[in-house]
Amino acid sequence: MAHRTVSCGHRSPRPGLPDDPRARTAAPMPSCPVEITLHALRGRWTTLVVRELLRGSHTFSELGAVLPELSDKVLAERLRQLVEVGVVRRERLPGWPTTVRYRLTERGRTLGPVLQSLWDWGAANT
Amino acid sequence: MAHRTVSCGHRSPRPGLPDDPRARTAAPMPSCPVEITLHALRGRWTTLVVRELLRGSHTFSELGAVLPELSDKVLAERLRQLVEVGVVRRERLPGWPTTVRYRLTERGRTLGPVLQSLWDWGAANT
DNA sequence: CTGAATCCCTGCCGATACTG
DNA sequence: CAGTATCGGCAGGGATTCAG
Repeated sequence: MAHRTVSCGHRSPRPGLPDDPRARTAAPMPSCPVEITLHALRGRWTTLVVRELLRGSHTFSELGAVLPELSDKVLAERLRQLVEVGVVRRERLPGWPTTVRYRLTERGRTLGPVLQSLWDWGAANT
Repeated sequence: MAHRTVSCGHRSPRPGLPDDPRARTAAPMPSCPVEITLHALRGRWTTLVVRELLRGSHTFSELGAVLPELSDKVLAERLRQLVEVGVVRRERLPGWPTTVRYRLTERGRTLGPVLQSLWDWGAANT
């Protein structure tokens, strides 16, 4: 995030997965659930793009209009990243000029509570 | 952030703060609660260090022993970062050679649920 | 033991220009 | 409209060495 990479392995969370080996890794591991999530959100502008998508579907130019300081290149990078991790679905619409609609997948929508959690901690610690 | 940086402004979360202006920023802002949290966790190894501290207090060398591939330089960087954001308290112990104990602050302990949330999303989307 | 100082390498991201 | 190509700056982080 910022930043750069992340790490893995985190406290035996709840009774459900106390002995998950991924919670005891000695080094950052991409298979760690915490890493997976932070990897999905990683990079400047990423959470802002997700926020806008949570508000509804958007085309490439609509996203660019709402986030004017975000360059085309980075926006394309972020959307490709989010598609790769299964958070966003890309939908090419018929007609000319070409328009593309980006929608959150169901998996993407479940990022809402995660962002809420991040918001809450930051808001409580201003 | 992983990254690198992060972004700010996220959906009107709950009835409590629907009109928070930080949820409508057009660019990444350090004052955004989501940014604050991701900034605290930013950087490779950071969440692993927090995980170890959640398991109890540790000295510099103890943390290095549990995370053998983590270099002294980066460990010192991470601890300084966590102290800066108020997540960790540094405590110099008397005696020789110098030993230092790092403890999570109360604020740091509240990162538990946040990491849990990150874990849950990643675990549900493997 | 607990760091700080240095060097270097890599990857992010911004700006610009160009294409289908 | 929706991107790709290219370049350059800069910060992150690993290895090594040195200091209090």
